[in-house]
Amino acid sequence: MADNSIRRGMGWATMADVAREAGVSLMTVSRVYKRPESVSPRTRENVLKAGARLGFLPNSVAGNLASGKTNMIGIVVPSLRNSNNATSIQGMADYLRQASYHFMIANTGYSLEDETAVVKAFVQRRPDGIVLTGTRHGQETVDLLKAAGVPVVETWETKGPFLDMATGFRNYEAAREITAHLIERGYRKIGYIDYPAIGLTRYVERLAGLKDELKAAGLPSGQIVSPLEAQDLYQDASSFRGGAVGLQMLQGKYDIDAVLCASDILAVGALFECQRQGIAVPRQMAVAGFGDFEIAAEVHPGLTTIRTNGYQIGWNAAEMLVQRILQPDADIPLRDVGYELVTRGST
Amino acid sequence: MADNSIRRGMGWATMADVAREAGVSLMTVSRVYKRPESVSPRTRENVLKAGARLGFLPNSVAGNLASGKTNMIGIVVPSLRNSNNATSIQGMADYLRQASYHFMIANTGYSLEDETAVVKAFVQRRPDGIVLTGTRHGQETVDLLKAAGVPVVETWETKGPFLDMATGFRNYEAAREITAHLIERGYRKIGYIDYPAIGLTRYVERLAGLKDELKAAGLPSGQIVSPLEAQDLYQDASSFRGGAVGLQMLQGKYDIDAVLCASDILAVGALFECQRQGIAVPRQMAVAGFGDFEIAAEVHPGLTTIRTNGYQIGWNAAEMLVQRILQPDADIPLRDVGYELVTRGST
DNA sequence: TTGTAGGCGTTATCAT
DNA sequence: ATGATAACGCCTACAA
Repeated sequence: MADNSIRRGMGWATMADVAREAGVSLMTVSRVYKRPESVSPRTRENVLKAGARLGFLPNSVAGNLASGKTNMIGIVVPSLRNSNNATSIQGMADYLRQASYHFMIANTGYSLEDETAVVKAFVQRRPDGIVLTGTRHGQETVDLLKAAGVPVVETWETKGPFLDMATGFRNYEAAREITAHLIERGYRKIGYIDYPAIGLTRYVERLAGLKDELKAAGLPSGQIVSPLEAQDLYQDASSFRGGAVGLQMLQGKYDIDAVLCASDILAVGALFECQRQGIAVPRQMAVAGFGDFEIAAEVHPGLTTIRTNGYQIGWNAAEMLVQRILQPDADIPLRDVGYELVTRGST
Repeated sequence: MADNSIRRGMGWATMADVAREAGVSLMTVSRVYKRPESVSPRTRENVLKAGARLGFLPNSVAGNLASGKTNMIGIVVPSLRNSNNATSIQGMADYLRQASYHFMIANTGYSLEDETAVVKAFVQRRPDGIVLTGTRHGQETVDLLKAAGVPVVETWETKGPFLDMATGFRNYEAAREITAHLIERGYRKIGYIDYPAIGLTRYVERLAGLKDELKAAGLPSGQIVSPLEAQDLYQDASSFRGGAVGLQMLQGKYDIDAVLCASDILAVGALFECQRQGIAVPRQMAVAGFGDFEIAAEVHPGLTTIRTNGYQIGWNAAEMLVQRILQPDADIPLRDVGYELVTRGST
């Protein structure tokens, strides 16, 4: 055991090893890898060569402990295989990458208990920031985040109150707008396929927008079905099927000539069901969705929907966190990414 | 500065604080949070109460440094918004969660350089294991992983050589099987919509399987188009469109009565294009895919495809890593999750 | 079952 | 520009 520095370690070369090899102090090595410009070129080259010779890679864990910064973001989403979030996650990933942050991610399956567990596990790893989906959180989660004092962004909504920062779009207004579009197109018997009523405020908002717009037009506003169970939201497959089943439910209960859905996947499911039943879209039945997922433009006929910029939401969330991290007392206002009615052949 | 323990810290209570509060030693506190059963119930209660009073949450970063274990897995995927991987990621997430591991994830955009960068960044954080997608990796990546000595699983393929462990299915055989199905159904003019030829071995295998099966049947095996660029693989939207464009390309160059696609998303795109052109599927044109993604069962007509268990691949990968971590010298053999031809209305 | 001592590999701070 | 020293908060190893 001539080399005192490899005792409990895992065989890795450490900065001390590199320092010895290069004939400089440990701190110089640290500087070379952290702020290369703060070291003279000559020394820097020597150290880098010594490091390469030893196969040295800085141990971030040690650095994190010493500096109190982890350069790690925790992302909490309801589901990983729901296309709803994928684009948004990619937006965060892209921003974080260029800002030299990494992220851990975990899903809650729409359960508040699981969300608390996830947040607790994350907080123990001392992330520099946390992204949550939506604004519905258990009290324990809220307390945990408050105690941790970690920057938090909530996504997909613009209606507070928020824990800290937020970015999203106006779900209520968007729902009114697409409903108004259906009415303007001449549809009078409009059904709605909703997500399970588990208190997700973004869907509560959409439903409220639909109802208010229908009422304002003097149309029936109670033609609503909710074919999914909470656990179905976990993956897209159920939502496709939910759209089909939802349409059947509407057909059984009401006389409808248009169906609006809480998400594009539901709407595509309903559209497929129309194809199976031989119902002409949009002549006999209009179909409209929410989200403008990639598939919306590809189905035939194309799906009328509300376009929201999920990628931008993710990008924003990451950017807001990093801004706050770099400038802890910055006041970071809500960012509304907007929405846009996209009319296609289905209405 | 009465309290010596909060100097550079971030305001968090530490085990030392809890120890003082509970009147025990620091080690007892550590044990309470790590192996509660190794502490007497009475002491444990006291410590937990003291911890709760101080809002204590163990700092994993410090624990990681001291123990040399991070309970963290690094997952490297080509893209985050490609449904190809989402199910597999969920499989890993579900296994890792119940095993008390967390994961970081990063995407490479199918670039070897980016993969190296990602792996390097991961390795610096000292994950206990790493999951890679596919078997095509740059030399630098390979060297890095070898030097790190971290357990690695490669996914989606069963044909080595592998860096370490692997789980996937037999792409070549699966492609032969679905091609044979088309031939058996009476199709003789079979076109293939391929992914970009960037050396992804799983797609190389599929193409080889198709060609060999066609040749064995004495059919033309060169009717192949590749409508996508490498960067298009990044998201599903391009693949839908690629399927449509690919079909048009095949129609322009060849006289085909069936189209097989390197993935379901391409196939669905081709199917939608048939709908737009008013081509009857499967009477005038058969369409087949690869993967049995969720949408395959939902389109009309349903898509004939190769079902693979992406969720299981993810689950396996995580399980294999954890096994190896717990038992470093264990020999963990390749796991083939198999595949299954699923025939639906499109052929 | 509980405690003591020492170290994990890096960074902050203060000197030089 | 470089170095010496003391943390960062926890865990391993060993002792009591």
